Amino acid sequence: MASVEFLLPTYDFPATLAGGQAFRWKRVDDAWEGVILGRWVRLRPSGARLSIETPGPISDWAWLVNYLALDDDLEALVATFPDDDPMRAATASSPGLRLLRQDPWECLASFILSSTKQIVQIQDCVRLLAERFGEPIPAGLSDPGPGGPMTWAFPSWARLAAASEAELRACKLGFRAPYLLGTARMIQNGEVDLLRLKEIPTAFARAELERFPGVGRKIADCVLLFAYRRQDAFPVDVWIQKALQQLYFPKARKVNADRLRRFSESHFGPQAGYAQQYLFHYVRTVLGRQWSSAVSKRG
DNA sequence: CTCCAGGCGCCTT
DNA sequence: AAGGCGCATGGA
Repeated sequence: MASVEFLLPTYDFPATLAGGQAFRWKRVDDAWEGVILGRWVRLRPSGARLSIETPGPISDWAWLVNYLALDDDLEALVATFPDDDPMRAATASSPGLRLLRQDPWECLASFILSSTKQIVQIQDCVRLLAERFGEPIPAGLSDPGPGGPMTWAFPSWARLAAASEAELRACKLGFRAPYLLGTARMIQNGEVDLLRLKEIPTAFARAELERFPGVGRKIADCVLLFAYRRQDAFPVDVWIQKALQQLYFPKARKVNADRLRRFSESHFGPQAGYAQQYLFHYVRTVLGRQWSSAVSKRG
């Protein structure tokens, strides 16, 4: 096993790992267990330190620092946000929220599953896909060997491309099954090269992503932001739509998603994508509760 | 029971 | 261009 300790900057692990960016993290007591790039890890925050455990020896931890975005200067990022009431409330509600830097394929596949699903349901689907199509990998600290604790890497596109639609539907994908299958097959056929997207401007990368079945503007923006690190991507989902409407256009009749995206470009600054994630988490944890309690009072 | 979930694709106006 | 609807599945 390998174990290492990092000095921990401000970091909100629940908001970051379980807040709808990534779907494979599980809280176990006061630790977080997940799989990054086919490698099982356990994160144990303790005060100003983060201890990290893996099954095998690791000499270079750059992949982990990168995934967790430990090198993001949150203070500098937050300073670029507009100084208005909603953003002050959003940043104050989860000061250590960070944008992960995820693997593009896993992120793309996961968000294809996300449409009209709740986060817990997406986690469920991703877990089923990994169990049924992913490569088994050692988990836990003991050096595994036969019978040791195991988990699964996220399945490759090649493996999913070889699956049947029925097998994918059996992972509770529903109508999204043909979307994921078609996407895996397009990558397998070389119709779209996910690596190349790193080298082209956001608008072109978005157009490439939108060629995949089941990928429209919102899912493309999630992948651009969560995997390709494009801060000019601002995913507008049902939560952000309701939040922006209430916080910035309370008197307007109904502002559509396209108009809200244009507003975000001019209003949230160069780190708009980061601001979006703070707003998303804020509305889900604070405003969402207010909305649902208001509904129950009405009923 | 109904309504909704980190939407998309397709069909009408 | 803009809006409506169906799509699977499970939870509130």
